[in-house]
Amino acid sequence: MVTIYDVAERAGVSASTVSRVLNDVGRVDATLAERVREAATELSYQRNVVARNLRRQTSSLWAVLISDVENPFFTSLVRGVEDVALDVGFSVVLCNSDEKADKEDSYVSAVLGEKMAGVLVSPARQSTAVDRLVAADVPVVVLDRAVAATDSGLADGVLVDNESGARRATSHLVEAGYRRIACITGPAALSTASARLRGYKAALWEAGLEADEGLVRRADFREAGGSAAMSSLLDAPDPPDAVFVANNLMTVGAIEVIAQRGIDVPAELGVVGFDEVPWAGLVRPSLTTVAQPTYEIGKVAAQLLVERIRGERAEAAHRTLSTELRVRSSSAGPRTRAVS
Amino acid sequence: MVTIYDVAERAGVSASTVSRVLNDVGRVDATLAERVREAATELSYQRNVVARNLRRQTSSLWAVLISDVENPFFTSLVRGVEDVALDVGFSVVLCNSDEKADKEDSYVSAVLGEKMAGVLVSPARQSTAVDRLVAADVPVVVLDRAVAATDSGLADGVLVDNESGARRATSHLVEAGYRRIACITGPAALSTASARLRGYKAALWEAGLEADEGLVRRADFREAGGSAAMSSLLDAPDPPDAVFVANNLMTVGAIEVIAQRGIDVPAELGVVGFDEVPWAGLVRPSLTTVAQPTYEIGKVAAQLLVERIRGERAEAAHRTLSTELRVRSSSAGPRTRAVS
DNA sequence: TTGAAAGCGCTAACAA
DNA sequence: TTGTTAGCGCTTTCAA
Repeated sequence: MVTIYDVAERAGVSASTVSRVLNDVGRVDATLAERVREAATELSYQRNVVARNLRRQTSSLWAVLISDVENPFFTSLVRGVEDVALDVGFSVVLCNSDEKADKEDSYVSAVLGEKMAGVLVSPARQSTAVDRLVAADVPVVVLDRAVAATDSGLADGVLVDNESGARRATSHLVEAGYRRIACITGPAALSTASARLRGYKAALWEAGLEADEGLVRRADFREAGGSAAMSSLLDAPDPPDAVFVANNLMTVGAIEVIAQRGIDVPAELGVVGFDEVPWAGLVRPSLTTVAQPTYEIGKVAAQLLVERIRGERAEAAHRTLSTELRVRSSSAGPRTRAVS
Repeated sequence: MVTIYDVAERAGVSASTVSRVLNDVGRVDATLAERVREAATELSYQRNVVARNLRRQTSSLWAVLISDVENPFFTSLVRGVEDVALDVGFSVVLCNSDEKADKEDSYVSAVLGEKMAGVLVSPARQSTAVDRLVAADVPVVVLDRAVAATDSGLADGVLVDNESGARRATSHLVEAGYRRIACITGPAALSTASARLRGYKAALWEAGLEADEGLVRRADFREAGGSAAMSSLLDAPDPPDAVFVANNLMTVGAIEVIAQRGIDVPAELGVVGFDEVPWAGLVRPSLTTVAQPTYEIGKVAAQLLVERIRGERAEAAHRTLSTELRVRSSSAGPRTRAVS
């Protein structure tokens, strides 16, 4: 292995000079610097990052802790993080917890043990990850979900305006002519689920429509939960004429049930889903969605992390980004009945 | 920071004894070992992996080099890798090259600098990643695409039987009653694209159907390429009555064109796509696909990497996994014409 | 079975 | 401006 001592010897200088040249710190004579660079190239010197990290007590790695790598919401977010990270010289470790506390724990331990420079985390339910990381003084940016640590200013946070996104989605259904609008949302413990439900209710209230609790379902943000909730809504005595589904996986489940039963969308049932999905334009009818700026979320979060790592900002920062309603065919309006 | 020396002091032993206990190496007196473990717990000692890595000249990280994090093919594969990795005590760094040589290069440098234990790579076109890694003696498993290094036994490889998957897909279209079957495949430089084309041709030959070169298109494995190829096929003087599309992104593009033109699938045009997609059952009609065992690919590859890292196997290994045809509605057969 | 001591490759305080 | 030197925390000979 080629070390900086080999480079130093070849360039006829000391190791510290090599280090200074390679890190671009301190003053070094231009000719010496040139000789060092040449020697490094000739020997194809490759810096041992592990040694440097040990000495510096930090590494050039970030972790992104997410609960589901297969969810396009997260993968797109990761790209935003990655683009910033590479720019400023960090690499990104993607850690997929599958919503399992033990997997998450073992990744947190890896983060601590590897002395990673920072973490972006979308906490699983009842996660202790953020607390452990904050306690160990690791810079943390919380994504997607609000947790205690962000509220109390211990960690930075990047959220989207879930309430207003849900409100616009619901208002859109109202404007399209639907009247019995249902909502399938997530667990009460998740801030996103509650915010989206609030937005739904706010829109109904604004429109002067009665908020029928029988039209609200709480599922688990997963596909099966969406199916079950949709079935239960359709089997109710007085079924809805439209539905707002509060995340992408549950939307998949809901759509499956709707298709199986041969229900005519949008004539018999209007549908809007929260979260953009790659196939929104492929299904017939195409799906109206509330798109989150996923790439942007990752990018903003990464920028906050950089500021925090560089110590450019002491107090915690919070960013809230906006969603965008993408109107497609699934919410085009109910069947117009012939006037009798 | 709590070091091994702090633990040693508290337990009344030397640092080396602590190290031995914690790594479960060599013989240590049971009572001493117990004392050490207690002390470690009491101090909430957390091993400094960076220091250990420096000493051991390796880290507990694997890299997975892929060309597109947003492609479900890769994310599912990553989960397979991850599950094995965590089991044997490694963490997985996901490196997304976006098919860009410079991004890939910078990740390869990170792998080398961080002294990562091994790499799983799905090489971009004209990639030098595998060669650089092999030259640096890093254990490498090549996924998905065949490259020179696997052929020459320098790296392990996990592929799927692309040819037979494509052959079955095409035969299935023949059996369903289609006669002018087109093929949209990828760049000639990619082993997967060529293998899938070979499979398509083999199936036609078996069925005694003429292989019309006018029904074959080479695109770029991306969505836009799929659209363009599909349009060009439909605009041809003698358009196909079915199409086999050789990867998931191009299938998206093809389906978009088909839907835009209001073509009736499967009556006017049968469709089979290579690669399973999450929305295959959601589109109307649902999409017949050739599913690759993505999770399994990741898992097998990870197991090969473990064997290689542990030095349990000197010579290179190759695994070929099978695909599975998932028959859905898009290939149900052409319109039956009334006999005149 | 245990401990002392060396050193992995690098950076940074200090001296020259 | 440059070099000398002392570790970062750990593992691993080697000697006891």
